[in-house]
Amino acid sequence: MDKRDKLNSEQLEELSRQLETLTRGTAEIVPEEQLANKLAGSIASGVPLKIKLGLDPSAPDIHVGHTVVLHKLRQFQQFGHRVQLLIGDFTGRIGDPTGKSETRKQLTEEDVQRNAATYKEQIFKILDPDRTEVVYNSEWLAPMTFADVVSLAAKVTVARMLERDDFTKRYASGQPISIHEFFYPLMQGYDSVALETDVELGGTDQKFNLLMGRMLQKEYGKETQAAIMMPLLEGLDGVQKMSKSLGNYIGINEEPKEIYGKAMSVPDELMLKYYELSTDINEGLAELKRGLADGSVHPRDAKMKLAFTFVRMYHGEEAAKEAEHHFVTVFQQRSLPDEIEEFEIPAAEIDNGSIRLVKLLLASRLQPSGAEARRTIQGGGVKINEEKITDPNAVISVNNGDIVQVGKRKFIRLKV
RNA sequence: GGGGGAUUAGCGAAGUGGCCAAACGCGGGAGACUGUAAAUCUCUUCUCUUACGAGUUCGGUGGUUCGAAUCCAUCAUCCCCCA
Repeated sequence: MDKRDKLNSEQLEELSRQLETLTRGTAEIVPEEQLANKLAGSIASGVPLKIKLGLDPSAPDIHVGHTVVLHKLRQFQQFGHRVQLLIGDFTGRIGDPTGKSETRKQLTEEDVQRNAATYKEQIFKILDPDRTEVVYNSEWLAPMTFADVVSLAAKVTVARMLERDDFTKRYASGQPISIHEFFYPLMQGYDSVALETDVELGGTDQKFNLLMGRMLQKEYGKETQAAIMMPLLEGLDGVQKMSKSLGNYIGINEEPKEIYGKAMSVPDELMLKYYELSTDINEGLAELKRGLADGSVHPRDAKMKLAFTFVRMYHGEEAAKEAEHHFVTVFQQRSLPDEIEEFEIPAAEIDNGSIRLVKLLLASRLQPSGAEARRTIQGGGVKINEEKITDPNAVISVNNGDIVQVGKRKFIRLKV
């Protein structure tokens, strides 16, 4: 039945406002009808929807890629809905689903607690804690008996399981698939049964698991959830999805300068996608797009605003201004930054007021090895007091306050 | 249970007794250009050494040899085929 029929015109307006915002930027909604219907029901009854996001408790460092779903959740919260933040502690304690790389160590209770705390601290920079409920799936998964598990497993066929893209490929190419891997989608799906989730969010790579939730809810006689898939955000390389292991990420706990700088190296083509999916800016994107297209907005300026926004979201307005100032002076005007870390040369290294340059770079950790330091010097990457030194054997006399620069971005001020 | 194959630097991949610190590509670093975008060009890419040079690498261990990433034995891990 269509719950929209019961809404008055004011409520209908509210519904279309919610739908407009909530569907924006999504990759796919299954089924969209159902989402609209649930929203309508919520508006009519005043009961907020339960929106679930599952988190893997083993990697608590959040980067901008993760924030895509978080921003969508935030939008739900702004309309009054409630978020169920599911920490997959049970899953984490069993081990790694794909089991490919080194067998991931099983997390202990303390690991999980610590990671969860770190998660929350970061996540609440985006989400509203008052409308978020943090839950752990060990609560209902741990007490299940083997009979319960078998009965859960009986609800899904092997053929259905093998439909998952990942499994299809591995099965076809003869890669091994362990039986226990079949349980991960089941567990995730069962979470939705236990939580009576209305809407589950995830990346497009989570499609199978999200649909599993719908299926199991139906099997267990519950109302099914709607699934919202968000696009995966490509990382700084512009090709592969943002991930920590690929090193193409912007971490939300990083230093303001780092965040700003990394944001500036986002490929132009992805700028709008970043704006849409990973910032809290909802208005004005169409104009920005037009401006970029007709050349009235310089892509660099648009990107600076993006970088500013990132820092502002995670460190506040002041830090954002500072980061921007730093960027302009150091990278655009090519002058020295306002603040430079000091490095005190150990007295033992100094010989008669001088030190070998290679040693200095090594001691100050500006370079990881002597050989590397020599190469960088020969390549013209080292300056002292803005003067390039290219002799790898150079012995320099050190004075208090001398500035040593490696590459474009690493500086230290010497203290003798 | 039987048979076959693989394991080389961050990754991919050549190399099958000395000319191998190990081709090449990617990735990384530096320089030029610039908007710390893209594209392009140059150099560089185990460690130590001011230099000359030296040391440690090719899954682990132990051998053969004047000499091994390359041959032998053994162990480990992964993959394929058959049952």
